Amino acid sequence: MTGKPKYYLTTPIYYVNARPHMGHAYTTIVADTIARYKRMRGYDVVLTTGTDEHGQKIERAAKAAGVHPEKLADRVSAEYRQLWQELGLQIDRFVRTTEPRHERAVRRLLLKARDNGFIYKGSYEGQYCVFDELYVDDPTPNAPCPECGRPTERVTEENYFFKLSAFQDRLLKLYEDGDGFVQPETRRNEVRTFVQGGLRDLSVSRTSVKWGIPWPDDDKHVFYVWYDALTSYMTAVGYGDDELQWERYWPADLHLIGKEILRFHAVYWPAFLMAADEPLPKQVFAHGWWLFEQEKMSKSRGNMQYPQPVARVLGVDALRYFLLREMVFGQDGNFSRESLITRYNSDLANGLGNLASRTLAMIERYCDGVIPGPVEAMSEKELRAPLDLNLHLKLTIEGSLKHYDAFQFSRALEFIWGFVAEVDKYLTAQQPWKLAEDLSKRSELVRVLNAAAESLRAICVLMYPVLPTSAERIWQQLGQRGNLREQQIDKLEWGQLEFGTHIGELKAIFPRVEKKEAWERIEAMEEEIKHPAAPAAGGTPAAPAAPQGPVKIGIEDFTKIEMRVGQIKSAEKVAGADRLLKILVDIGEEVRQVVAGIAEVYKPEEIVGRKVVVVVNLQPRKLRGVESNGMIVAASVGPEGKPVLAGFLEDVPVGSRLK
RNA sequence: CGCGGGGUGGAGCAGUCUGGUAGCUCGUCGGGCUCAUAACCCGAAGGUCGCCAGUUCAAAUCUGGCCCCCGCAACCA
Repeated sequence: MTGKPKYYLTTPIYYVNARPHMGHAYTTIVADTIARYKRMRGYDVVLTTGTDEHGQKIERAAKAAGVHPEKLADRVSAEYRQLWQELGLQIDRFVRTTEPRHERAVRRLLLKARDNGFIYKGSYEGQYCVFDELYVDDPTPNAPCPECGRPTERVTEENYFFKLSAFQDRLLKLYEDGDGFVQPETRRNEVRTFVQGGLRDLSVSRTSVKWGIPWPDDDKHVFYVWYDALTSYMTAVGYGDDELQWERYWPADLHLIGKEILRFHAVYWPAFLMAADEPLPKQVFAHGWWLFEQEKMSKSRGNMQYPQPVARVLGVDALRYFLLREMVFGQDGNFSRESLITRYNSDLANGLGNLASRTLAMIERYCDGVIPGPVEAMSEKELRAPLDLNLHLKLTIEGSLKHYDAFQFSRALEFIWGFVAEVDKYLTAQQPWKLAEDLSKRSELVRVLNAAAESLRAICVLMYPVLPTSAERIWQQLGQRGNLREQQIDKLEWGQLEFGTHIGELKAIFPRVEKKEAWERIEAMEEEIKHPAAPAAGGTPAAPAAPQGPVKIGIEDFTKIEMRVGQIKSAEKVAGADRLLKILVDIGEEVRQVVAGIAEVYKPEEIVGRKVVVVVNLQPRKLRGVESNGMIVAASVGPEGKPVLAGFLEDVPVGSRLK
């Protein structure tokens, strides 16, 4: 904390009603990468994250689990901290919204806004979604909640309101002003359109919730969760608590968020700050979402992804590399096991890992393990190739720094990996293994290996923000002293290799993996995380909406399900749906119409006459406008959930009940 | 006219803001090399950049129109 410029960045604070998953890890890993990069550029960096612990959902989840909300929050909050530690993320401050210092910060911000006349007591009458604690614009009774679709309730509640409407012009100006407050641009346009559409005042207190920060001078109310949560960014750097820190680090330079919480950060948050005359953060960057095998991650699809299995099987750096290389930052990206392992093998094992391996092995073998220094008196021809490499390095540094600065990580990595390929080419062209056979070419050999080591050193520096662990390991194998993380990335240039030192112990950085085997290990670990073997004593109450693992049911529950043997009479594709077949099935006393999602695997004509298992007492439902009155039972096979119809080995009469 | 994302060689994606050789990874085919993690290097095949019209000397990129695909219950970065 000397004369360095400061850089303060945040991740969202994560809501404790769900355990940390890949999405949380992604945001936090990106933040960690930016933090490391900024440090290498000479900034005094503070990175904060934390947990959001108040609100009705938590209250309810805790109640269902029979514990105090605080207990629930403690447990999940600890889970987050543990994950960040396992992933090796350098978190500087971790804020919990249940801390006293945070409570003080929230009240302080509110009081300043109130003194400025932006808070008033009002009464809200309208539709309210209990689940999301959200007031809904649509005044029709039972209108579906725009967030969750549940029917809303009519409520009349006395609330404190925030005069959001007073900030429309200032917000619009904020979006227009030069520095790009909202990034990327498509997100800015989205927000601008929203604000241009007019802002209504925002209710910022609740009386229906107990689990929250009490409103000043009015105990019946607690703060609305978002007012509470957003303020954590200030708490983290000492708002109303540690003036020195506060003066130094506020305003935040960057709020890193996912696109689903853009409105809170780009509209409400700056308005809250304007109302209290506090400086505004410099930038809000909303990134995209990961899809998994082209599908949105979701519990019901059973494709919740957790970061630990990948990190444990392939290494933390492999996970980081994949997340940052595969997704164009800001857009949505697709996470597939195929590309994960392909990237690992081709980029990390064959590319970087192999380059390090061949370079170091030759130094070991031809130079007795001592990093060779540059040699005097070389012919022009001998000099040429390294000069090309030198030039290429310059372009690589330029390109990767430019893209790091713009948070275009995939492009920065492309530049660096382009250089990796360049060094491979250089070695192939120079053939040091041939030079080594000819004593008279000793100086040439030294020159080539020096250039390769020099290049590798530069690669370590450039890739460090994304691959800190592996970069350190290569750095050590290269016998480089000093701290890699303290290297100044913008001062990087050819000729900084420390030579004459002995290389470290050689060990593969990224051993190649066998695709199938690696994936099986990841999958097995995932199962373990999803269904922990033994729930800890003292109960592991999960949110009611998120029961852990399969729930055991009694026989009485099972007998509620009526399944019968049916025979397919006819089948045809449902127009406009790829997967659906409309099927008429004879279940004994009647012929039912059922829609089944099996069209991708079964052709209509193939299954006519086939005997299948039908759940006959399901509530009818329309799929693509076609009524489905029952369900045909099928196994869901493989990662794509390919359907395979259940059937019998012996012949069974139509209509027989299964039990 | 609900919101958002997208349509680029066999697959997955960059590039589109700031028009001017269409790039990357994987895959396929042929060759080279042997220091290295069966790796690396060279070469080849393969694209009317969804469609139509416009602007321009020049369009994947700008403008207008159209078609198609995906996500929007819960969880949620």
